[in-house]
Amino acid sequence: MKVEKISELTTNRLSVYLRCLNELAAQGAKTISSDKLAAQFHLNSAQIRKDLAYFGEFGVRGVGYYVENLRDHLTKILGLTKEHRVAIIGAGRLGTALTDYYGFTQSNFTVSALFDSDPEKIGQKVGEVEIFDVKNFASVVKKANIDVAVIAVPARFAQAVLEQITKAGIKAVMNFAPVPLRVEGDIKLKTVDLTISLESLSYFLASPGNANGKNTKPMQTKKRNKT
Amino acid sequence: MKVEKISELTTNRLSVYLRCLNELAAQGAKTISSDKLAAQFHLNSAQIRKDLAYFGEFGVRGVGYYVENLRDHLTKILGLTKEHRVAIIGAGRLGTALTDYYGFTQSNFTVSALFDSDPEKIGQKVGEVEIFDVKNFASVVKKANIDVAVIAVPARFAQAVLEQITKAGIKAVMNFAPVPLRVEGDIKLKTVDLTISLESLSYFLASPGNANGKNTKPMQTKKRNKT
DNA sequence: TTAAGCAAGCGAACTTTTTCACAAAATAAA
DNA sequence: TTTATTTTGTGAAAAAGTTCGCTTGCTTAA
Repeated sequence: MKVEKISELTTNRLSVYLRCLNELAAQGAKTISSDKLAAQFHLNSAQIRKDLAYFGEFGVRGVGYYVENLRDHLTKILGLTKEHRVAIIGAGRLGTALTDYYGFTQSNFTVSALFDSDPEKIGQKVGEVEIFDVKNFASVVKKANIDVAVIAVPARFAQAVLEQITKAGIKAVMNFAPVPLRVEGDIKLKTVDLTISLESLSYFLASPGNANGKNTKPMQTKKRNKT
Repeated sequence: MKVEKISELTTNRLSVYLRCLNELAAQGAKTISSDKLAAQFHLNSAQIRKDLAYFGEFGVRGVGYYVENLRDHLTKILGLTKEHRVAIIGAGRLGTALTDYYGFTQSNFTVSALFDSDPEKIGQKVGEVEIFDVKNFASVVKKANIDVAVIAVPARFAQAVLEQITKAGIKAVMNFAPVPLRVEGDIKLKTVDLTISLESLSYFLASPGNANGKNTKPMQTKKRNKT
């Protein structure tokens, strides 16, 4: 077990592993080897072992990993034991769709408040969730004990909204606005940029032969020569 | 200019550059240097130059890049001159939110059809867009000349939907279902996994000191020793 | 108890991506 | 025309991430 910083690529894979373990547990599997786990997605088994090894020695040689045990560890590592309360800023189509997004409702995230600046919307409800005036952001956040914010406003407002979020003391932010935002301090900002994803599809369609990350031409290998 | 395969990291950045160039053009800027461009996001200027160099020599030494010119090049490279017609499968909250998502309507993507299996929904419209029976997927795709599909169905249906998409001859797919999907052939599948993004925030909140990709501890450098 | 086999853990090799640093080309000034 | 300045384009170095191959340890069977 190392004491290094963990790359986001690693933690993203932990999520994937956990999902698979949940399925395996549901199927009643007791143990799973990194080889079998790797076969499910198409990953390398060494990578799985390495990812897990950052956090401890969870496996048993000759056996593999105990499904329940590893699941519990990953759940704890990913912080999925604690409840999180989410505010969504922007009660447009996207914001309201996210409000009862399965992923939120399923997991330990609860959408507790929506915010907008449109007087027509303020006071309305989306399901159980009330739409507040964004002017009262900080106070609602405090009252409702919110610790995660989602930016679902048009791009030109996103930076200002982020600053409001920061001022309210929130440390984890998910951003759907297609702009690069400047963050201050130790805040985690995760941007989901659908425009980039779309344009990536567009690029693919425009340039045949650029398949799914698989390289058409194998690069020549640079051999390192030692003496 | 190289003839290598281009990494997705590069093409994603091209999208970002293009966005910035569009803004610069709107502001009336004639030229821009890689240094100035890099300052806008927090990127390295060498990276910008290198990304662009894969596709040609667009810059002028001592001057920089001509904004309009570079914009035109990037637009062409990303295939944003061609119109794309999009089908969204799954007319739930997410599917309908995406239907009039600004990013789609703004750009050269037009949502031309929604699909669902719920008889209640089939025949209805979301804005201008009709909801069709997913059973008629292939024929509608052909008739409406659709070349991009978006999977917005619950995870357990996603693989089957992907196979239908593939059979209909569509080559570019965006997937919102949080499952790893198996693709056949030269199809571009781009998965947007909100669960992973959420859990990444959760991880951050659970483990203080793991800021925005900035490493707390610099890793020791492994020197390569030559003789 | 010993032997055989399986699978985790882990250092080292390799690959990919990013950054550095500088020569080459263009412009502007002298 | 020459010189100074700017900024690209690009090898090479560094850093980051992935995969290999082997050692170690656990389990089962004889």
